[in-house]
Amino acid sequence: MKGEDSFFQQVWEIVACIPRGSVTTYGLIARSLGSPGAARTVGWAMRAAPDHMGLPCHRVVNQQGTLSPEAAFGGAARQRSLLEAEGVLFTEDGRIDMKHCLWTPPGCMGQR
DNA sequence: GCCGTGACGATTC
DNA sequence: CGAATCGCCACGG
Repeated sequence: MKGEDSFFQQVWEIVACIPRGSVTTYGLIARSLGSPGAARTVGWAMRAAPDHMGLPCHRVVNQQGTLSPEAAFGGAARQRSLLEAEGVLFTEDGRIDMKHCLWTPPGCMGQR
């Protein structure tokens, strides 16, 4: 069925599939695409992501559950508000509570 | 087919 | 924790 999905396209596809109240990580997405080491490329896809897709990029964070540079999303505080508004929990460290909000993409290569 | 890029990940100091 | 470094991979030029 579909074959011409560029890496970027697949990333956007998964991001668009993230359920509300959950978050995923760049590395996890890269894994589900078959490239466990392409976490950077996934992040790059976000940067180059067309906003007309309405991608919930605020639901994509790094493995630690922390937001990278505030330059993204228009401010880390901004993202936190968005996530909390969707039901995502935060720790006292200001990090996302991965234990309860981490979502794993389908076909995650065995998701070990 | 090489080079630069980058919103990551892990490791090290 | 913060800063620095290396590795890894895909895209554009």
